Amino acid sequence: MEKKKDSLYASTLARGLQILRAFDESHVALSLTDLVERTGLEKSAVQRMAHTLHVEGMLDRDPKSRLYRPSHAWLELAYAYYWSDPVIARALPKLIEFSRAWGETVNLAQISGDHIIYSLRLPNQRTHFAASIVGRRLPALNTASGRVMLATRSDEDIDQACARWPLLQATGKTLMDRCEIARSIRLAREDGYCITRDQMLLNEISLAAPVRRTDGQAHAAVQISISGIAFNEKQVLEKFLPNLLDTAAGILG
Amino acid sequence: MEKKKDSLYASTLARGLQILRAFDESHVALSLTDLVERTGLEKSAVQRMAHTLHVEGMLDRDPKSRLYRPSHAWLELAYAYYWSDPVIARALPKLIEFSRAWGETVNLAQISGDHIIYSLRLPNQRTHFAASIVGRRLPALNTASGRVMLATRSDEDIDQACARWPLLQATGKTLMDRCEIARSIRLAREDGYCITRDQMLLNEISLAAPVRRTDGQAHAAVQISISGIAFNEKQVLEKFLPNLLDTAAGILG
DNA sequence: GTGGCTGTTATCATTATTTGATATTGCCGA
DNA sequence: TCGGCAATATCAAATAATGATAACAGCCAC
Repeated sequence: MEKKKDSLYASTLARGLQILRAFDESHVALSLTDLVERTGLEKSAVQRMAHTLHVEGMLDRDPKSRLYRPSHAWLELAYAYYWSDPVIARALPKLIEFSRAWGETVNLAQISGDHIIYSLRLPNQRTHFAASIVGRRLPALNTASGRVMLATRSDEDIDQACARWPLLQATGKTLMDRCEIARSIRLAREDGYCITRDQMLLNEISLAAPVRRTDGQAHAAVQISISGIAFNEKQVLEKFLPNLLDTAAGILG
Repeated sequence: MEKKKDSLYASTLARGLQILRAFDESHVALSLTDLVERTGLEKSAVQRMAHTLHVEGMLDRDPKSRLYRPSHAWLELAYAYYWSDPVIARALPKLIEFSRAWGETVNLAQISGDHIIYSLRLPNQRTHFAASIVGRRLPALNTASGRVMLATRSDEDIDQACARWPLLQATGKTLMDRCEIARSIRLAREDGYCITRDQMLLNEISLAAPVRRTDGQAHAAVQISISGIAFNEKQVLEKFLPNLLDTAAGILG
C-alpha cells in the first residue's frame, strides 16, 4: 500500500511490528487510540494487531484501564539475542572480572548503524535509570564507545560518518562540532582508546577501548563510566586504562 | 486457518511472531529451511515473513551463509520493557546497592505464568552463561524465587500449582517430588524466604526473598546465588538473609 | 443517579493481500 | 565440471485483511 513494490513484503506483519515499536521510554502503556496516534494506522488495523499481539503473548493488558503494555516475552527475545551473538558470550566473563576487580560500572557497546547500543551493562553505582539498562541506543559520534569503534575504520568512513551521522545534544556540554569530533576520532585511532566528559551526563567521565576482530576493525567496545567528581581524566587514565585495554583485547570481536 | 474463529486475529502477524520465536539458546542462526522445519509453516510463508522481518530490521542476515539472526532491535524491545515495568525502576538501585555491599550475584525474578523470568541480573562471579543474562525462564516450582512468590498466595493456589505446574530436572539433585515442593513452599510462607541447593546448578545455593505489594502478594523476588563450596546453607542465611529481606522489602512490588 | 462523551468492541461487504505450487537461479562440495 | 540442494522469483486462485460504520461500555460532571 504505502511501501515499496516488493511482492515478498508482508504488510500485515510490518503493521504489527509498528505496534511493538510504538512503546519506548516515554510511552510505557498505550491505549488503542494512543496506538492509532503513534502508528498512524487505521483504528481497525490497530485493534486487530493489538488483539493478535495480546493473544500471542507479546502484549499484556490491564483489564481495568485497557492499556497495553510490553510483556515478559520482550525479555525472552533479548535472551535469544544474547545467545545468538558470539561476542556477548566472550565479553561477559571479562566484564564480570573487570567489574569485580575495580568496582566500577562497565558496559559493552556495539555499533548499530550510526548509533551504538549497550548490550551488556554491569552497573556498580546508582545512576540514572537509562544508564543502567541494556538496549539503550545513542548516536555513535557523541559517545566514547562510538568514536573508538569508528576509529578502526578507514579515513573515508570516518569523514563520511562525521559529516552525516546524527548528533544529540544531551547535556549543555555535549560536543556538537563535527570537526572537533573528527579530531577526537583520529586521536582515538592513535591512542587506541577514547575518553570523554560531560557528554551524555554531567560529571560523567566515559573511557572506551575497542574490541577488535582479526581484521583490526572493532564492532564492539568496552566502556566504563567514572564519576567526574571523584576523578579527573588524567587519574582515570592512570588508574583504569591498562586494565580496560587488556579486558577489551582479551575478548576478540 | 489453524486457529480459533477469531475475526480479529491477524494470522499473518502471528506467523511472523512464530519466526521470531524460532530462535532460542540452541537455535541462534537459522536458514530458511531451518525456519520451515521449526515453525511448520509453508516454505513460501517463511520466505515472506523472514524477508519482511529483515527489511524491518528485526532480523540480521549473513550474506555469505544466508542465515538469519536476531538483530539489535531485540535488545531495544527489552529496553522498552524495562521502562514499562515500574517494579524494575524501583528494584534496580536496591540491587545495585546490595551487589556493591556484598559482592555476590543478585537477581530480580518475576512470576510469569507457571515460570519465573529473570528480569534483572547483576552477576559478580563467573558462572554459566545462562545464569548471567536476563530473560531466562525457569519452572517456578523448581526455583527458590518461584516458591517464595507462590508462598504469598492462597492455599488453593499453592495446591493447584504444585499439582499442575511443570517441573524440570536440571541437575541430578533437582527436587521432583511435588509433595516435597509443597512443603518447601509452606515453609517459605512461614519463614518469609526460601533457600535451595543444587536445584538448577550443582553446588549453587539460591536464596530468595519476596517483593510484596500492598495486598501482601509477591509478583517479584530478589534472589542471590552463592557458591555451595564456599558456604553451607546455614552460613548463607546468617550472612545474607537480613540484608536480602531488607532489600526486597524496600522495593515494594 | 443520569446524560453525554470518549474510547472500545463488534460486524460485514469489498477487495487487496496472502497463499502455496512451481519455475528459476545460485551456491557448494564432490 | 557437474549434480544436488537451498534460496529466490513468479503468478493465478482464494483467502484473509481492510476500513467504514454501528453498537456498546465506562467514566465524569452535574
